[in-house]
Amino acid sequence: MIKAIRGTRDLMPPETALWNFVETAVRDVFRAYNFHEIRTPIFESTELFARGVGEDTDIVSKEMYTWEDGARAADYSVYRKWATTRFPGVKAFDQVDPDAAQLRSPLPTMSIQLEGQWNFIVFAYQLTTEALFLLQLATEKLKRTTEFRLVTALPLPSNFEALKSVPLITEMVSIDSFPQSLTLRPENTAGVVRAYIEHKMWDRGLSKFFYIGPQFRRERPQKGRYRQFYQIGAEVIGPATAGSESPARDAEILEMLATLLDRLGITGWTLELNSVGCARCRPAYLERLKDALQGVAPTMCADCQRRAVTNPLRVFDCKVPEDQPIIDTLPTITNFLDEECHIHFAQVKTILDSVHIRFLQNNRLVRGLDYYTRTAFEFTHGALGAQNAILGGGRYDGLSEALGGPAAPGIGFAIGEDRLVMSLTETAEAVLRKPDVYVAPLGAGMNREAARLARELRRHDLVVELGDETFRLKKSFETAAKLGARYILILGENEAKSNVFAVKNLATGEQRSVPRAELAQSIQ
RNA sequence: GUGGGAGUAGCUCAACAGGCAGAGCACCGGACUGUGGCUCCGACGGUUGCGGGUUCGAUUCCCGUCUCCCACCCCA
Repeated sequence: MIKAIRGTRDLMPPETALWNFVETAVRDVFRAYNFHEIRTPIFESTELFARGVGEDTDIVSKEMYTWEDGARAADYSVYRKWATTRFPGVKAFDQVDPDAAQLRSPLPTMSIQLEGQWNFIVFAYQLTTEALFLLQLATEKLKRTTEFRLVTALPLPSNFEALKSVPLITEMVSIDSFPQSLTLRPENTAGVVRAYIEHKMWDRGLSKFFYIGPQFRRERPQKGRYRQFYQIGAEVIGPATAGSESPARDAEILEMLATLLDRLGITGWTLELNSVGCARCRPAYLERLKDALQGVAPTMCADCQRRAVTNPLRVFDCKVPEDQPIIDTLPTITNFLDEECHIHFAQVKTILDSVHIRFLQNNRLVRGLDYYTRTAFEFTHGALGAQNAILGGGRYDGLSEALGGPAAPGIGFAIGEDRLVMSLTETAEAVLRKPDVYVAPLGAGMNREAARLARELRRHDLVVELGDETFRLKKSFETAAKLGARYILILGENEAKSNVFAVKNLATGEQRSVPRAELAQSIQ
């Protein structure tokens, strides 16, 4: 049996009803805040994530699904063009290898016919990186974006002796571009900002995007952690003159998230908030933190000793009880914010207070992705085990520039949809819309009339399930009850003739005879 | 990537110390041929995750492997 691969899963009914419930609520809430949907590709160039997420993050350094997209279907035409110039008298070509674009194929790429005979077979090879490098040294004119392939035309003489006297013809042929390194997106912010830049959105003031879709990370699966997982996110990005840098944006996003969680009926969440400074004030803080760690790290747990060297900020994530008093003595970023960052953070908090959003200032909250600046936040939920963060986000004022775009401050978040669904208290059945009416055709020939009736009822926005004329009436009743249908409509010979139908309320047991024209209304 | 636990019918789980693979629920049919839920009866359902080893004999013991769960790591 072929099974879903590790870390992926099928979302099946009735659970999908819960996912739809979530996504419908998300769209409703986002609309009220004037966010608009964006859909970016699920794969992008590897470079985007290396620059956008950070080369040194775990995500980029060891969790991405990356591959070389090198095959080019147009290759054959390149070789054909080469042959035309090289052998002016060529009469015909024959593509020998149907997969000429697959460079590792041992088959000849094509044969060439000169004057009525098959005279040459042609092989093409991809040059190694080392060979290319030497070539570039030798000829400065070569463009970086040009890929060269070695093409050899092997003459086919009439006998073996003649083979010695004919020369091989070997030349270089250039192909338009290198194979590209591509990656399944591990998150969506980089893609959104890439699209923002590519479509020159800065000319249109403030952009407010949201997205819902799958992301991919090659981590070890666990509860609430999958290799294909789903994120719901939003981004506010634009020129500073459009207000993108304002603390009002931060507060608006946080208030929107609180509204969304309330709307979904999720209780018991906590908003943790911090400011991680900016490119101007954070370096000084990091130096102080490293200095402080140098003294105490040897007395801490093995993980912290490692973090102290590789990623000092992550020391704050430590959960070892013995380390906590030590961590409490470490300097926090909060005390190192420069004037502007401090004011910005204070204003975010002031606005949150005024709209009555409760939050917990957590001076230890740090983010794992390089591009975050200033406001950083997480919403956590108790019932999720070790993966207790249902959403996280923050400000990323330098991301656009890091990706080669204009200055465009922004703030965004990502909700782990898998985890959000897990923390819902409703069962999937509760949000599943059950059939309004079950149409039970009774007797040979009744399927046709049943189809007509169902069509009419569905046009009144009713959920209709349809039985079959071969079912005995008892079976239709059982099926209707099992489906949770509110009504059953009986359609036998009598009803078909009189155009008056037996409609029974399955909950109350009340049964009435209803003329065709009043059917939809009687079921509402 | 590291450590631990678990995989038996569609689902939840049994099977003593190695000896005929079972139950409840679900599903299908009948009792009941135009009136459901209840009840009763019956049928269906399995390469015991997969592969190898030990044994007269393996769900059971051993080795390998895959997947899920828990924790770490990291994140959402």
